[in-house]
Amino acid sequence: MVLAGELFAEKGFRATTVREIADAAGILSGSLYHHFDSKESIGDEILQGFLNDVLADYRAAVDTGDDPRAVLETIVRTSTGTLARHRAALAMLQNDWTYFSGQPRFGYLRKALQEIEKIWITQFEEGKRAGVFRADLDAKLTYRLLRDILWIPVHWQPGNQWSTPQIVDAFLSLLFHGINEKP
Amino acid sequence: MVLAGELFAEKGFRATTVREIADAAGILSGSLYHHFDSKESIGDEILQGFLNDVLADYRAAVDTGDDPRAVLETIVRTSTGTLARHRAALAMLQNDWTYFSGQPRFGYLRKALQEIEKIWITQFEEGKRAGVFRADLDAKLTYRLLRDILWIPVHWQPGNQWSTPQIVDAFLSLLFHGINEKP
DNA sequence: GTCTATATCGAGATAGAC
DNA sequence: GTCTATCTCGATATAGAC
Repeated sequence: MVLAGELFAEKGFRATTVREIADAAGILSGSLYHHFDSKESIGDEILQGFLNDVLADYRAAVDTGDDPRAVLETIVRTSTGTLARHRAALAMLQNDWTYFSGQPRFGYLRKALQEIEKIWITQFEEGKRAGVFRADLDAKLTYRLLRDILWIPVHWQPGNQWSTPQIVDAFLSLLFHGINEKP
Repeated sequence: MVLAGELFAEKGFRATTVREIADAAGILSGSLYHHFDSKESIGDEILQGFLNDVLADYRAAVDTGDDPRAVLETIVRTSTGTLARHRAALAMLQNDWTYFSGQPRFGYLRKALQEIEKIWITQFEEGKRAGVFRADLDAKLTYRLLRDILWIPVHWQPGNQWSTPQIVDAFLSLLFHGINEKP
């Protein structure tokens, strides 16, 4: 239910009522329960589709067998598009993380994030060994920063000032060069 | 009410009930209304204190009259401490932004963020003119990324793996150098 | 300043007619 | 597949005794 997703993203999962979802769909709230057995089922469907797609991006990037810098760049470039397509799902994840992650039903959320974390850290460590990344990089801390950074723009208003490629380029140049002019 | 703030940060403003707040305070929900006239008043008090402190940091950094790079570093270093002290308030702002910013009562939130934005952009532009920042930097886009990045760690669990100085250093070195080993 | 008790409202969900 | 009608619950907030 893509309509529901937009509402969840805009107002938060808990703050969105089934009546609002039904309104957006042009039916009454009771009729919604012919399509879904609960509000949480709607959220579940949205989140699962999102995480499956993101994980596919990460796995594909690793499977190229490229060097760490190229793998990370591939991850950033492909997953950014996926994140943009699943804007609503990501916003739900960020806004209502404590709510979802606390429920057994949504246990796959934690698992997916753990797999993503492992991929980033592995690439960092390999890059450090190869001498292409700074040796003093704290892999886990840097991962947490970067992952959350990647997730930021999707939270911004849809159809706003910057295109997805623009944002990706800004992020990548920040990632690899910082904001300084070259010496 | 610092107890309420912790709950708001952990569960979200709307998801936190006045009964939970009262429980944490060791009284019954009805008794809370002797101290506050509404749940929103509690949120209001927390958010105002936070934004006043952050704005003070930003203004002080600008008032040093230092060069852009130094001003930005001062902002990052001082405001990070302030953000950490107001962890709960910042989490509220991030989680329930659409809720708060939609209400006239919380109009000062938008105003404060506009002032912060103007300061970042001014420093970027000055640094670009002076040739110390990359000329191709999109000031507004970079600001949005960096502001949100600065706000990320505060969202992490309290008392966790990394100390505030550690996080600040990771952020600053990312900001000025990226993750690459020097050529 | 905290209690008991309660008013009022809006939420998610259900049953059965059409 | 959508409707009307309704149940049940938990939320914010209030009134007044102690």
